[in-house]
Amino acid sequence: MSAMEHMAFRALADPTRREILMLLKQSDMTIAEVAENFQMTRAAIKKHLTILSDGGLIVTRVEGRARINALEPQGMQHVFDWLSYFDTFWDDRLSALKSAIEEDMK
Amino acid sequence: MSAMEHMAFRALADPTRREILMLLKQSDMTIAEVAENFQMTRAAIKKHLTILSDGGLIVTRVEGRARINALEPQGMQHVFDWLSYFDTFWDDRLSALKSAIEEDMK
DNA sequence: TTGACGTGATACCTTTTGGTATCTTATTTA
DNA sequence: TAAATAAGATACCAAAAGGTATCACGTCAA
Repeated sequence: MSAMEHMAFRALADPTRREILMLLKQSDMTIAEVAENFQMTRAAIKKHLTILSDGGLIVTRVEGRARINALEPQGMQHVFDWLSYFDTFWDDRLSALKSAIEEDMK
Repeated sequence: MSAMEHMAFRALADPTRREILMLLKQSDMTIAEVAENFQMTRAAIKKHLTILSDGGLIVTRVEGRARINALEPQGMQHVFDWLSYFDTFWDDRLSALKSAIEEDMK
């Protein structure tokens, strides 16, 4: 299990961070612009953005003194990949049942 | 944003809990059986299972004195639903760009 | 019925997390 | 150049999270 994957899941665990992702889905934003949407200090928002960045869910580009945060769509891929294991859940259960029946018939 | 959705994301944030889900994907297990796979007390595993249950990711059935934990595939649906918003990310960006261009042309 | 077994529940401890306050640095702009 | 602006860095605090130890409770077997 990759550390990146873990950081992505950890980043998604907080409601504020999930809201930030929804905001950034609409448009790229500076830290101050993101902070306008929440009742907490810019410093707190900055921490959340750092965690989102650590999780590979957003990227930041520098324009002068501004840091512009943008969604990193591929970052969500780690999460999708992990979750995709559970797509096969029912298939796996059926094959396990099949094996058990075959075992019984011996 | 539903509380259930939040609990599901919270449940997925811990590596131990994600491992437990992988185990339960293979077969249903009692608490003691799950605990055999980890170097921590049964009580700690029980806490993790409670959090997974709160998140709707597993269900428990009682058989005598045993509590058998099983994956709840639909529980993952809350997570998939939220993440699916980001499927449309590039479409949204293109339409936003289109609007911006139209605005410029006025 | 008397243990043994599987589990639930609670108290407690340590670390992590989410937040504020404050100070510093870098970039504009008047 | 001086002041305003955008952000980084750090110290600090309260609450939540992850873990252990311990005891109580229902269930099964001899």
